[in-house]
Amino acid sequence: MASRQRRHPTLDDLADAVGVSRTTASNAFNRPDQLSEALRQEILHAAKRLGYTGPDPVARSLATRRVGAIAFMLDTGLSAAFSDPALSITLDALATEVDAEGHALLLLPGGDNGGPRAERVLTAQADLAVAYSLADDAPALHAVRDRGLPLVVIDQPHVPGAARVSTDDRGGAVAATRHLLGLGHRRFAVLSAQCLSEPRNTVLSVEEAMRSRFRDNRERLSGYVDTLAAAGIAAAEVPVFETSGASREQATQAAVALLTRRPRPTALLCMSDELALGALAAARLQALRVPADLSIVGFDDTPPAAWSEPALTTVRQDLGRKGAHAGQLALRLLAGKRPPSPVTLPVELVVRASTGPAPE
Amino acid sequence: MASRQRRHPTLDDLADAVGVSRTTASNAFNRPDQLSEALRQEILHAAKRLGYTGPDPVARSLATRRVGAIAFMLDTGLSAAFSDPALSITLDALATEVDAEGHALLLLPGGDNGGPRAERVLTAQADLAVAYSLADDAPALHAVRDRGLPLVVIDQPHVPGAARVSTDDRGGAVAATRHLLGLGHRRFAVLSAQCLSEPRNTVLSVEEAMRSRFRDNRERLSGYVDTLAAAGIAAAEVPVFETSGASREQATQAAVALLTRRPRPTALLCMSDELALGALAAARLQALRVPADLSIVGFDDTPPAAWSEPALTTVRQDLGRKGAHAGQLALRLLAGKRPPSPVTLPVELVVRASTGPAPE
DNA sequence: CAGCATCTCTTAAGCGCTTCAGATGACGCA
DNA sequence: TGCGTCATCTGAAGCGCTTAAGAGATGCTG
Repeated sequence: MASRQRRHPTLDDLADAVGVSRTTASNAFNRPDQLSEALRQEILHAAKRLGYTGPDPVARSLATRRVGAIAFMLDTGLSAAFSDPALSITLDALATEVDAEGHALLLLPGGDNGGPRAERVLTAQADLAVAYSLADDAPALHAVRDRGLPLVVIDQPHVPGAARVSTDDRGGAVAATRHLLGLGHRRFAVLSAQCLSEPRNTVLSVEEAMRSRFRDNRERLSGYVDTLAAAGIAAAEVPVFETSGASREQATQAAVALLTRRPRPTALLCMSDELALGALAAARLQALRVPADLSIVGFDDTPPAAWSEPALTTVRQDLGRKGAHAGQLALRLLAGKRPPSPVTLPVELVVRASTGPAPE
Repeated sequence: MASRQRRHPTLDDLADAVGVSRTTASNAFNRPDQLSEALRQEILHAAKRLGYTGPDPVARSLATRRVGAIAFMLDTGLSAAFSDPALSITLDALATEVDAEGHALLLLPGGDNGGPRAERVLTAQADLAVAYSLADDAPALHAVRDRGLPLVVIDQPHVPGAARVSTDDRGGAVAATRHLLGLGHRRFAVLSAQCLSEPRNTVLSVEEAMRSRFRDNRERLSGYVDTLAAAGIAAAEVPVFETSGASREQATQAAVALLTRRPRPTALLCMSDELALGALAAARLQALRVPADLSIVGFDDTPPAAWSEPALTTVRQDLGRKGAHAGQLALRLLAGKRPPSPVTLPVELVVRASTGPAPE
C-alpha cells in the first residue's frame, strides 16, 4: 500500500473503499437504475478520490464481448491513402456515423498484399471490419472471415455474408467517355493507379489491365473501353498506363509518358482526380494547352478538382454519402441484423474546364 | 454442440481436442520454445481444423495488460484533419514506426473542445496516447493523465511526464518574415486557422490572436510579429485573420477579406500551406498577380506547395521525421523507459515563386 | 549410480469486469 | 397478520487468456 507508483485502483478497490459489493460499484457506472442515487453519488465520489477513472476498457470488453472499435482496412500505407481526399471524406463520414454510437476507428494500413497482413487482422481489437477498396484476393479478407468478424465492404466485389456499398464506377466511366466522344475525340489514353501485384509503371494492354486486383479499377476501365468500342475505337488503340502507386507525382510521370507517344492522345481518361491533376501538371510540362490541345477527365470530384487551373471535368460520386452509408451498415451489423442487399450509389458527370472539342 | 452458429472455439476447446493442457496450447502460439515441435504442429493443425484463429485479442490483452494499439488524438474531425497533407505525412511516418512493433493506430477525432471527448479517451483501448496539436486545455489531456496512460505530444506545450517533439515554429516564422522584409515589404497581414474557442472568422488584433489555444499558432504568430516589430512595424498595423476552420475555401474567403482592406497588404504570412494555397486562389479572384502585386508565404512545405502556380515560398519542416520521432518516443515509453528531453526539429525557408520584391 | 541439468508439459492463480439469479428488508394491501 | 411487490444490494460464475511455479521423465556427468 505504500508503493510510490501505486497500481491503478480496480473496481474491487472502489467497492471495498465504499463498503459495497463489486456488483454495486459496477452498477454505479453502468446501470444507474440499479442502485439508489445517494449510494451512486457516494461511489462516484469515492472513485474520484481514489483516482478510479471508470471500468478498465479491456476487462469490460472481455466481459461484454464488445470492443467499441471498428477496424478500417486499407490497401496502402497511410500517407498514400490519405493523399487522396476521397478517402478522407469517406472515412470522416463513416467515423461520424459510428462515433455517435461510441465506436472508434482502428486503422489497419495495407502492406504489399493489397491489404493489411492477416495477422494484424487476427489480433485487431475490433467488433467489425470495414474493407475499403482492397484487392479482391487480399489475405485480410480471409482473416476477417476466419475470425468471424462482421464485414462491410466499400467498392469491392461481393463477399458472402458481408454488407456492401459501392459506386456506379462503370456508369461514371461510360458518362465520361461519352462526353469526350461527343466532343469529337478519337485518340484516347487511360491513366490508372497501380492495379497489378507487381507495379509495372508502363503501358498495359487493356487485356492486362482488366486483370486488375481492384474491382473499381476494372469497372471503370471496362466502362471506358466498352464505350469506346461501341464508337468504333478498338481496345488495342487505347494505351492504359499503370502508375506505380497513386500519387500525383507518379501520375505526372505517367502522363508525360502517354503524352509523348505518337500519335499523341487528345483525351485522357483518369481513374481518379489525383491522377487527373497529375496529368494536368504533365500537360503544363509538355506545353500542352488544356483543353485546347488535350482534354482530361478525372473521377470522384474531390475538392481539389474544382480548384485546379483549369478546373477539372470529372465524375462526381457522393463520398460523404458513401461513408455514411457504410457507417450505417456497420451499425446494423453490430446490432446483429443481417446485411441488407448491396447498394450502388449513383454518379454524375461534372463538366468543368478541362475538357473541350478535339483539336482540329 | 449442435447449434448451427457454433460459438468460436477457445483455447480450452483446442486443448481438449488435442488432449493437452491449456498452457501448452497457449504456448504453441506464443512460446514455441516451450514445447516440442511435433506437438506444436499437432496443435496448430488441430487449430486450423477447429477454426481456431489464435488467442482472442481482448482476453490476451487482459492477461498481458497490453493492447497493441496507440490512440491518436486530433483536435478536429477526420475530414478536416486529413485535408491537410501535413497530418497524413506525420501520421504515416508514425504508423510505420510503431507498426513494425505490432501497434495499430486508434483514431480519436476531436469534438469541439480542442480534442476528443474525455470519455472517449477513458474508454479507448490503447497502451499509449499521442496528442497531435491539441488545444492546450483539451479535456482529453486530463483524461490521459487520469488514466495514467503514457503520452507523446506533438507540437504542443510540455506536459509533465510526457514525451514531446515539436517544431521550431517561431524560428520558421522569423525566417519567413525576414525574407519578406528583405524584399522591401512593409504592409503585412497574417492568415491563421481557427485558434480561439469560438470561431470568429474575422480580423483579430495581435493581442487577441496571441490568446490562441494552440501553441504552434502562438509561436508562429509571435515569430511574425516580433520580427516585424524589430523592423519598426507595430503589431497594431498587422491584421490577423482567423478563419473558421482550416480549409482552403475558408482561407480563400479570409484572404479576400484581407486583400480588400485599404491599404492593401503586399505580403501575406500564412500559418500553413493550405491557408497559403487558399490565399493564392483569393489573389486570383482579386486579379492580383503573385508575386508582382502580392507575396505569399506558407508553412510546412507539404507536396501541394510545390505544385501550385506559382509554386509556394514556404517554411519547410521535416514532417516525416517528426512523425517517425514521435513513433520512436512512443515505443520508448511503451518499453517502460522515461521520456527523453523534448526535441525541437529545425525548419528551413524554401524560396519559390510566390514571393518577390514589394510593389513600386 | 547418485546428482543434476534439461526438456516437456501441467496446475492454478490471476487479469478486471459484467451479469444472472437470488437475498434482504421495507412497504402496501387485504 | 400474512403475503406479494418493489427497490436495493450481494454472491458467484463466468469472459478467454498468460504465466510463475512445479512435476515427471530423460540423459549426462563424475
